[in-house]
Amino acid sequence: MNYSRQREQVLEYVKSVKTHPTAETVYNKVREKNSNISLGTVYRNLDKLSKEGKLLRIKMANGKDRFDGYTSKHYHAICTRCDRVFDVSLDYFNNVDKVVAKKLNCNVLSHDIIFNIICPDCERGF
Amino acid sequence: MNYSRQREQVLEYVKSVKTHPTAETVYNKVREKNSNISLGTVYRNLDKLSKEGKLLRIKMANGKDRFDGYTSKHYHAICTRCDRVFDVSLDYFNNVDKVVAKKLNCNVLSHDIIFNIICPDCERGF
DNA sequence: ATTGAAAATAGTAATAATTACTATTTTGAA
DNA sequence: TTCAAAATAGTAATTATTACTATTTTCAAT
Repeated sequence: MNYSRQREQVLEYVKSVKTHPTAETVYNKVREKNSNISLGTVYRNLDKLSKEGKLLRIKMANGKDRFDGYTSKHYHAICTRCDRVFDVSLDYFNNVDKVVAKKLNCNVLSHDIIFNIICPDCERGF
Repeated sequence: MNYSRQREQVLEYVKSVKTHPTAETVYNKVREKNSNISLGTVYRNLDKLSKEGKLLRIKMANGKDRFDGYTSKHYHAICTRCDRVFDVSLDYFNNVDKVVAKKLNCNVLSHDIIFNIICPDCERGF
């Protein structure tokens, strides 16, 4: 994989925020620094970076994928009103995969938990 | 809400299987009995039925929504190779919502867990 | 039974996120 | 310096789902 400034900018932006941006947000933000970058390039690089393990791709049930610069295993919460995504600092349930593996008699690779919440901002009016 | 034969057929099919069909599968299967039904009608009725609580809509991260005739709270496993979806008979973690509510200081409505697995069929060749 | 407005339908068009394609430019090892 | 592999910008295609529209069906009140 060759160097590219665009990829560096994409990674830098996602690593710099805790907001779990969508591809489009990454595109808009990186464009503020590099007005030439194209949306396709952002998508391609987000994909490459997450396959490399440098980013986490969170495939959200409600549509848009989100990206996370914090790559250790952890859970997420999504506000059902504003769609903001938050990290959940809960100990990872390592053993539950084994329990399910026995029950289903199959190989369990991992699990994801999404908490559906109403975030503090939305709770108090918006 | 008025009666409709199409809605009855959609509900009947989803209730009759354990496969967590997609809207398109429901469409194809119901069409075997009623060759007139349209895809839009299937989507509309799946939506109505799940909003009524007669079906469960499982918003899958990988794209297509799945529908489940078994409406109690439970978890799901998806095969990362063939995309088949299975029910997971694990006790529902009722207390974890409260823990997260305290951590995030917000209202937690529910949570979903998806186990990423390799199903027995795929494990043994396909 | 008849009527008529609300609800539902079939069929098609529109939307939205993402991926694929293509001609051009950039990268980096030889 | 060269040149093939990799990456890019910009656009087109894809895919699941929702929206729209003219027609048909349902059902409560006559």
